[in-house]
Amino acid sequence: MRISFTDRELDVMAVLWDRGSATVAEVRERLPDDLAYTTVLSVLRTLEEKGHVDHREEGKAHRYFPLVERRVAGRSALARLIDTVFNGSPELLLTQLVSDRDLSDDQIKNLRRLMDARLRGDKR
Amino acid sequence: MRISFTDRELDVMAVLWDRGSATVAEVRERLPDDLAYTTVLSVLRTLEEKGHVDHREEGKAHRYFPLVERRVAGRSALARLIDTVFNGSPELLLTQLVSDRDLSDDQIKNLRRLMDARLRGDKR
DNA sequence: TATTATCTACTAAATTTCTAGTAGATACCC
DNA sequence: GGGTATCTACTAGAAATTTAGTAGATAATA
Repeated sequence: MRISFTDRELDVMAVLWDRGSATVAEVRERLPDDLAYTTVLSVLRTLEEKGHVDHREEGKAHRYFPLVERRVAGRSALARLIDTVFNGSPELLLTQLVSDRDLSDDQIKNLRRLMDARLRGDKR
Repeated sequence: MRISFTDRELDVMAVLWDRGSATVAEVRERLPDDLAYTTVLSVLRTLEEKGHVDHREEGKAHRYFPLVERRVAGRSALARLIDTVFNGSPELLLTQLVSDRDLSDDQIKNLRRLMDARLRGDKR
């Protein structure tokens, strides 16, 4: 099943993933753009309607939390990206990531370690 | 500058990147969903209006080709994904890619080679 | 040449996205 | 307690997205 978010929804989900959960006000102040309070509320309600978040009462406010795990969303987004932009090749993605991103030597070494572990058969 | 495509636009761009250029009919038959001819035409026209593709005449038909390089679109999409889903960490993306994707040993070795090359100072 | 198929241009409608206001309720502070 | 701030529920409108039809032109075919 394919999960996807609109641009703004993704901004909001990012906050929720980052903090575990958040009230409308908390989401709002962490968004990259300066939106009206009610705007943020609307996005959250849409997300809830779609089943991507849920909320519980907290005083008079609501606290929202993600129902879709970051990991799952990531998998879905990566699959889509690889399919469309990277020609079905995860290696191509990696290549570009490494060459674009100015990763430090340490980071690269880390990644290599990761590959090694994977080759030794450590899943995840 | 942030480049982004809607879902359907991305499907179409994928075909253009894949083939270098394509007519409406060619795009249409390669799309994952079975859309009306005019629907595909509409998407292409929208893309053209946004400056993401251009076309030239070819007989009575039009041949469309991408103005945005796959590489550039990839960079933009990756940056966005890392920002939102992967907590600002390219390594996290990589980790998930490697652990999710059931990459073959050969692919993993390839990736490791890539890291090595990078460590030796080969850009790209 | 007459018919059929194919193609663009234009139009359009349903839905979603994005944004925010208003009203009314609730909590907080002096 | 009265006023102020904060919060949700509801409403709404503009723009974008998604899809496709119709009309008219052009090419292909029989």
